[in-house]
Amino acid sequence: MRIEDEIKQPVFRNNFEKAIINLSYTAGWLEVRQAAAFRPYGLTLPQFNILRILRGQHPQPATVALLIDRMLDKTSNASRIVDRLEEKQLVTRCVCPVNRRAVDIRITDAGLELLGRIEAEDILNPVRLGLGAFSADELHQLNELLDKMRSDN
Amino acid sequence: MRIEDEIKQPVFRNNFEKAIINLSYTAGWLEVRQAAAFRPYGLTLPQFNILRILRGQHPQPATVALLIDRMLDKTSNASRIVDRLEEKQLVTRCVCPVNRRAVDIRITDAGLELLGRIEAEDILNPVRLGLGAFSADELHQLNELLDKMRSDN
DNA sequence: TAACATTAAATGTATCTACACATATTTGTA
DNA sequence: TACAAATATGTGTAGATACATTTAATGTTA
Repeated sequence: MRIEDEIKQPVFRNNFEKAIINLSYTAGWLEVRQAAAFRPYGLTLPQFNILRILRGQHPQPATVALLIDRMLDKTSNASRIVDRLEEKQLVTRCVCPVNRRAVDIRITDAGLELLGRIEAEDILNPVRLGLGAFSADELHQLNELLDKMRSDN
Repeated sequence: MRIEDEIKQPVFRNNFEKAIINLSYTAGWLEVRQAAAFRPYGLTLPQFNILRILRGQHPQPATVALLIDRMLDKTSNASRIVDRLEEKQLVTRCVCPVNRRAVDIRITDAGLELLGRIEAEDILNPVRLGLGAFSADELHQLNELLDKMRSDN
């Protein structure tokens, strides 16, 4: 459905404003679907992303600073997302022995098992999420256009 | 900058996953800039959108149900966003006389004045927000691709 | 008309983003 | 060595999203 019909606004000031609104709306639309896919597992999208970063480091620990560096959203509060994961015993946290300012965070066996279970279901598969079908060329175009949006010129 | 470099992830499983991540990242990037533009006026983006809907109705009142219908994000809690606007005396709320379940919400003169001031500054102008320059053709393509993403087929 | 369903909004709870500030530790330097 | 600066993380507060539940008013129907 075209964005005009989705949000019942027949006219935009210009196509740039329309693209900006379309971008925000589509990203929100996608997020709702992703969150719904995670709900059965008791995880949110940020929690899932942190778990994946931790598995990438495993069996080495990660610090909060490393998580922030790897996260999409730099300003989000990794510390409190780790709190939630720790409550669910999916990660452990202990003061780093060589630098007591830092905190070593590790994914637990339960965390690894949960990640494996989620990925086995392939819940983030675009088709399963109900997304449109794109050609290789269209995906390339979309990526280029989005990169250009942030080009700051 | 390409999304690979932005988030320091050189490889994606496929271009579809890359586009999904690019979409979320770019929307978040944009939101940060929009929020910063509103900050000097003490408004958030959802608050601004509600005010614009109310101005569209003015001098007729709107109900919470009408606000939700017009909002981009259907599940957001319009009731509490109106709370914030009411505290700032930018809107008024009173029980609808013909249907006492409903609440009539109106933008105040101060609200109209604030909206006018914000729009006079043109703070959401794409160039002012630091967005890339697009041709008419590229904007059309981007809108088509985003619409297609939500096409659910 | 009494009983029940529906509607409109508000409230409760959990999580997240955003930003400022606090605390503890380490490092650099006079 | 003492002390300031930098670093790593945690905490506080405000606003928002998401979803379930509650309250009050209105419709509907037996």
